[in-house]
Amino acid sequence: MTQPVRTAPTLAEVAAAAGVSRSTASRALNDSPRISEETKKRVRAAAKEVNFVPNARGRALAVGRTEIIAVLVTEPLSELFSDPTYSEFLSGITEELSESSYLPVILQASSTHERNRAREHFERRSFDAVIDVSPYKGSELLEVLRELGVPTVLCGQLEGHPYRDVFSTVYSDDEEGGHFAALAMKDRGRKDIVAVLGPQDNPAVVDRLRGYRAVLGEDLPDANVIYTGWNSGDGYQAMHQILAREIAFDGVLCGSDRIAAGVITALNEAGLSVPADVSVVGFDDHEIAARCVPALTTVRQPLREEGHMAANIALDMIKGAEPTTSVMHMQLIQRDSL
Amino acid sequence: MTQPVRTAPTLAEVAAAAGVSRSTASRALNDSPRISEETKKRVRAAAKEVNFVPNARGRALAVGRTEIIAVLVTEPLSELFSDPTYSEFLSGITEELSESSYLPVILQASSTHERNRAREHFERRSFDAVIDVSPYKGSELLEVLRELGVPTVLCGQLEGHPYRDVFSTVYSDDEEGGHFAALAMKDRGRKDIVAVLGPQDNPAVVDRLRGYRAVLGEDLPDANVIYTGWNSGDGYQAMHQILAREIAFDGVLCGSDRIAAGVITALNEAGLSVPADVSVVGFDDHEIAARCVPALTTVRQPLREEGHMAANIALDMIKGAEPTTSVMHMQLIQRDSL
DNA sequence: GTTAACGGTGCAACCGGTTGTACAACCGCG
DNA sequence: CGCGGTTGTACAACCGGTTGCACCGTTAAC
Repeated sequence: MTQPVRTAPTLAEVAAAAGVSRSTASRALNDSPRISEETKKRVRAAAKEVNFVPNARGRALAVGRTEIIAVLVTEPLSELFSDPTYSEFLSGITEELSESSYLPVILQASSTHERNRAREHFERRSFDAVIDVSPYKGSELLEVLRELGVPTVLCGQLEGHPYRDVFSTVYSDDEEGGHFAALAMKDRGRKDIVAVLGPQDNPAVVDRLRGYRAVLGEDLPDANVIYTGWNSGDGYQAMHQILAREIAFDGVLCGSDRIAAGVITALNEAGLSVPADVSVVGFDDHEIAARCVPALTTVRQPLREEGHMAANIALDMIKGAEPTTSVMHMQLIQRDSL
Repeated sequence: MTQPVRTAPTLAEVAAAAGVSRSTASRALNDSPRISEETKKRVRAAAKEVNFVPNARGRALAVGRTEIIAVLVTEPLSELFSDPTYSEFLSGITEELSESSYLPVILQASSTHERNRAREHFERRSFDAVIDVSPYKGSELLEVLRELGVPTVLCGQLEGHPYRDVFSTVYSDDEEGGHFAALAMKDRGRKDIVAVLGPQDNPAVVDRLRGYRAVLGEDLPDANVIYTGWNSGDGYQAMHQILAREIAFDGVLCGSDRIAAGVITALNEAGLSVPADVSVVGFDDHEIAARCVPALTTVRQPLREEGHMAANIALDMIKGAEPTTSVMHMQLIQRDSL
């Protein structure tokens, strides 16, 4: 009596209560056209009566789907949580899936142990699809997914698109973003530009730089490009390096808003005014951007929409759709730092 | 040929390859004592040969377990991600589960829509257990879980323990934490104490205050207790209010390290030195604590360990263990602010 | 030499749904 | 009246594992 372990009603009980067979009950609840309205009504009433909810395990086995989508992340959880970029993107995925009956599972893959577990789950067919948040070329897990034929969506461009015919891809047009930022500098009349970017081996960084270059040409000399980490501390240090060189510059293009925040701090400390003396443009439209002083002009990456898109593509692929590639567009957010 | 949709090998194929029946193959792979070593070896070889991995759906139905544990969070994802307290706790859960074959699913329950979905999943028996990260009294979801008899672990003390006989509980001893912080003040000879706490309706806040009071008595008068939010901005503002009152005080007990960070900033701005003029003690041993100037003395809440514990209890309950309550102990981290 | 005990294996049922197909009842038609 | 065509339902197989129980051959005990 202390444990009300009411064992869940099964389809058989519903069928019995409605006076029909299991198959008829199933079809009635799934609204099959082959069942008469009359019978459907009776079955539905019976189902409500006994409080029937179809069991996930039985259904999964019968229909061959678990209704679970794995979100594969390479970063350790702590980093995942500290980087609002991910938060935004994951929210997008979650939001979209919450409209369906699918459930997202965050699957880490930073350690070897985690990757082995992930692989195991893939082989068990625990998931109907996988969304890889930070795919990298040569990942053994992607190889496994390809072999198993699991519908997969890659978020981010893979150099050389090695899996384009098998996997779907969603990414923001980083080169276009670079364009926008650089054009803003040019329109403002800035001629001597410095760039403080993220890690050199990051594909997004490469594309953004290409965008900058296409617009600015020699106004952004090689010597003025600095690669560093994504944080404000990195931006701060990088700016100090540049100031130490005592070169002339009137604009700084930053690889992230956090970098930009550090850059602005360093500039202010050096007695330079933003935007009077130097223009600064960020990247991401991170929460921090609007709170900078001056408020940061930046390039907005539609992360939430990217999440929506990734989830939708995954759902489509589960239904049998062919792999697709879709590109999200960047947008310049004008504020006061330019 | 473009799609290598190699349909996964089933147990039947393994059995055929090994020349035994399905049941024998199953038992051999599950290392049943009823099967001879000889046969086991043969079956394992066959399984390896055809690359057999047991299908999650089939197994789930047969054993009556999905091997999925839901982590129920009331906060929206953005807040979840911005609050490192959760990050730490979730990491603990994830870490522990990664040692088992169980998979955690983060299930949001902030909107009505989300709660309905959660309920639906519970009724479908999608999860073997639920860990409620921020349970509150009168939650309709807890009612559902109780009725369904789903093993549930509550993280945090529920006033009046309405479900103590059905659900397990894990929580940190906040009163003890208050004790530690207050004792440190007392030992340092501080006599006029101010407390800047989190929201008044938060049970942890109530318990911590009780701990402070038990030690300090009249050294912490009612008028000196301020309730506010958890952030540094809140601490900063609260401190300004107190300074405006022009009362004498030589110690500040803070409800979180972020509050403490704001408090220290405000004190410095007012020309007061920490710890020479005023001692400050935080709460949580948040990442920020060690980086404060001066480094913050604080009460460490064993969040990661709490996550481990919650996950372990959930696993035990799945195996049939009775509900338990376990209390995690706080610890004073001595740094320079006292 | 018969029989009981025992270790090893297979048959078949089961978990809880879905779905292909057979069949019965009914319709209108020639 | 017999026929083909529809409609509504039930039977049984299936998804891919696990498990209770019966059965077999062997060995040891009497």
